[in-house]
Amino acid sequence: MASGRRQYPFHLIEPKWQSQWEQQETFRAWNPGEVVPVSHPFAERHPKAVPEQLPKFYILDMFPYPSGAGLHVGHPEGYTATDILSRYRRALGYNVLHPIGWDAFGLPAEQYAIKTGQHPRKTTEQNIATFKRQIKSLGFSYDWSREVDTTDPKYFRWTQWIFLQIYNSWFNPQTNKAEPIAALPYPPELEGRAGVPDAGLEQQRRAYRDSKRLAYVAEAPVWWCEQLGTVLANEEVVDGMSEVGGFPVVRKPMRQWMLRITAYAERLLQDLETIQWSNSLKEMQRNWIGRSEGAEVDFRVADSTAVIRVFTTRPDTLFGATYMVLAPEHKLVDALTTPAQRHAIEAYKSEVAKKSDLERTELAKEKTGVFTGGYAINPVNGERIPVWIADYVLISYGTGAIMAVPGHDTRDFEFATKFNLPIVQVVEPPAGMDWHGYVDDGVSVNSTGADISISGLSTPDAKRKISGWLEAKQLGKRTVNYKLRDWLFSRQRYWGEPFPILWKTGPDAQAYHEALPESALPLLPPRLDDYKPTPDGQPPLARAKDWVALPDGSRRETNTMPQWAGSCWYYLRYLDARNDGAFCSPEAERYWMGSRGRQSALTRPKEESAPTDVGGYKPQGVDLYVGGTEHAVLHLLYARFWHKVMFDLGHVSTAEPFFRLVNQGLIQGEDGQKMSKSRGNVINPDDILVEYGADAFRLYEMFMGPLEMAKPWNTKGVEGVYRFLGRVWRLFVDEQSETEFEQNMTTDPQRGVELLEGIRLAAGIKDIQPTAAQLKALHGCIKKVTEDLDGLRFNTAISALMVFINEAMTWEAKPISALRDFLILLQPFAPHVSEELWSKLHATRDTQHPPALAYVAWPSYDPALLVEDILEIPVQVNGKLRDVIKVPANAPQSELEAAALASEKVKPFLEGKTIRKVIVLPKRLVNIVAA
RNA sequence: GCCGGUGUGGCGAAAUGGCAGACGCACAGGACUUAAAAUCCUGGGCCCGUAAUAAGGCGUGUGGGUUCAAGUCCCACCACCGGCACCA
Repeated sequence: MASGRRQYPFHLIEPKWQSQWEQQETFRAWNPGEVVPVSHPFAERHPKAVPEQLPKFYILDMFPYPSGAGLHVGHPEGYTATDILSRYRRALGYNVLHPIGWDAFGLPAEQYAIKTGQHPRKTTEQNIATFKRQIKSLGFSYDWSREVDTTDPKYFRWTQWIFLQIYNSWFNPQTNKAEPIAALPYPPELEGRAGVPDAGLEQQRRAYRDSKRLAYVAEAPVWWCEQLGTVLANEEVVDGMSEVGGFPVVRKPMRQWMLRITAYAERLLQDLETIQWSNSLKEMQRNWIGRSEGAEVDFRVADSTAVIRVFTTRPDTLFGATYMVLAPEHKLVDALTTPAQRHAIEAYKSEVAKKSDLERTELAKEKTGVFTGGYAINPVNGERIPVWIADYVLISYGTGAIMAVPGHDTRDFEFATKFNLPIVQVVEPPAGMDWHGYVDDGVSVNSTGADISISGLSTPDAKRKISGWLEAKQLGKRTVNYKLRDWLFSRQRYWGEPFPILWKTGPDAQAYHEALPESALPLLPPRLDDYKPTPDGQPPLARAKDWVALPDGSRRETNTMPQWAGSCWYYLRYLDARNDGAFCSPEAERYWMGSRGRQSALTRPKEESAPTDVGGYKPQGVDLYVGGTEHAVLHLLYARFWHKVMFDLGHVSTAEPFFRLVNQGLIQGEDGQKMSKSRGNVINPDDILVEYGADAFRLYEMFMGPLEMAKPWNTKGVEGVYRFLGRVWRLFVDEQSETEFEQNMTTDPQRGVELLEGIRLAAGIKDIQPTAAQLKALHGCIKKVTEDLDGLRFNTAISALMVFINEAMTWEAKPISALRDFLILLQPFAPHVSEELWSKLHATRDTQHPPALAYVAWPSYDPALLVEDILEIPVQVNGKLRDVIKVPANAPQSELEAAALASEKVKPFLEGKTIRKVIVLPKRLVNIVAA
């Protein structure tokens, strides 16, 4: 800033009110059954009500990972938006839940520990302290009594508990939900029979149970990152590099914990219809789940009993399948390979195995593959078709094998062209289009066999007919495939939740796992001196030999949970954050997540504030969740999955956790680029606060533009809103007393905050009736701010506040009532200065203590006051503006028309023309059509 | 390649199909001041004009269309941002 004197003493005002709010616990949210102290402003606002009778509003921020770098200006963007809405809802009379916490497990603290030997707990605590100081300095109205920290044993005790709920469940496809594993029915062969040794049966049953659990162990090829010393989930690998740090990763088979999220694929997809998220976000989740409908078809291997099963979305093109392709890793490859091809196949396989996925995609421009020498029989026409292997077929999707229809599939077409494989037409495209490589719907042709014909049918009809035929002949069946994979849930790290799992050895010398009892929770990680993985690739926890080995010979699981675990359910812990007996009480869960509070008569009927039903579903769960797009698929999908399991098991009462979700846009650097250390364009909120104060900072973050848009930071812009706050201040306070205050400040800087008492209200502020013009300005502002807050349009709401102040600055006499209402409107945006001025207004009266501004009822506006008597009506000729005429608001159409035609400015444009038509919209405009 | 989003002054942005550019930044001129800072007032899309006005013309990424009227609706395209990407 260009130095200059402070616009107003925010440096005293802001800490003053922040400590007042802290001492008073002003923003505590009240749970059902809690007794609100009579002196609390909530009780003063709602003297007769108990919390559960009030409509609730749960407004949630994505909690931050407390990094060492501290807050950057992107964090407070969403936090400011939610804080404004929280304060607005409180003013409307809602019981508002607005919590914050720390997603504090994670890699940076652990890597720092590896380097320095400092326990991650310590780094984490320091970082949390920094974040907390920064967040508190912004004056957010969080309920700090509900603060959570995912690394706190009192918290992760319940993360582990939820893991056990998942572990102890299986997904029943009949009921389409999770059920207790104890109630899992066994197949007939595992029913107890006479003559079968009990021990053997019990082991088989255990293996069967373990294979059905929602949390299971699998030897899976996983992404191993040498530098990070851990495996990564598919989602954490970007372009063959680790998302964190950008280190190379390799495929490696390892024993891992997996969560069966795929069982929920359909519900995760379907239930998107019941929630109010942005289109793009829902689309990203849909793409990630990747549902595709089609059929599985069995191709008999020629001269063999073996069968190759393929998945296709286009069973209608079966007659066009001229060859098949297996993924190189497919289990039938060896059996199909002829001696002549053996060498080429082996060479290709080992070449593919060496390639990382990055290389595989990079080289994807050119298709590669090798003929196995084997043949399969096309079930529709009995033709012998060659079977190839190629890396464009992925082992992990569908069945790992395809029928190739080069006529109507881009990839198959490329491949067939390169290797001179036959290409035949089986779909007729619309007239004028080339059928070669035509992949969209058309009409089937050349699709007649001995038993079945679909020639002449449209693609959808053809699909239906051939699928029915395949099912009848038991050659295949309709199937749905998903891209979504099960969730790789274990990490080889220290700084994460240990699994509450023991490994034991059975009578057959096979290892098996067993859950710890709930009473053993929380299971704390051991103390370590060295946080690195062991030299033989064991996780760091394996270094704690005493911790791992139990006296009875069982051994603890040494993997830990991924960072996502803690963030999968934190919004539930907020509901009842200090409960030691449960993750959350059922009463708290039903009140805050349910929709019953909404029906209260205290809810004003409003169009946008009560979110409209989505597809007939009532709003439920978190009312508004605000955060960045970077969590569009991972966190938001995992959390929905856990929530659904908890819902199935009866622990929560809603099917979805987050009813409405809004992504705030990225704040870019002043150069319009993404903020980053390397570009040197990072803005530190602390610097801005010192210079302009928290209120100006908050205001600017919201004034920049629409919440969801990306927008560049401009410190000059902060000065604009800062000047606005200065004008607000000068509107209220007496100039003389402020000059004295400034002088006292210089001579006696120690006295600080009590000097504020010496600042008097401006003389023009009087307890008088506002004029009609003043009321119009005020009520116009109330209307605009109210509507804009309902629509999350913070930038235009602020501009309405500016318009009001610009007008009020010209008032000779300033009615107290109008200024009071203005402060109520300003409070959500700039709470500190609003509270200060509010208390000054009330100091003029003899009330003992003014009502806390944060709980004062939101004003309503009177539309009658906004009506104009004389309107300025634009007059157009052929759609072009020619004049603006003043007419009485109630002027009838005929009068408007006459006035418009009489306009001197309009006449020249009508000369020599005939008037064809005059469009008159009363109160709006007149358009004269002439030719 | 596919999906989603965004294109409006020098800049951030506003605008139920009805006066494009509210509000703010930057800029220019003025008042106050010995001077500056701060503050207050005034101006402002571009072009053409004029001593200064006025009047006029052109303007919301490009090209078409619908309409009395289009930033807004429809079609085609271009650019940028985000996501996915050999998913059969």
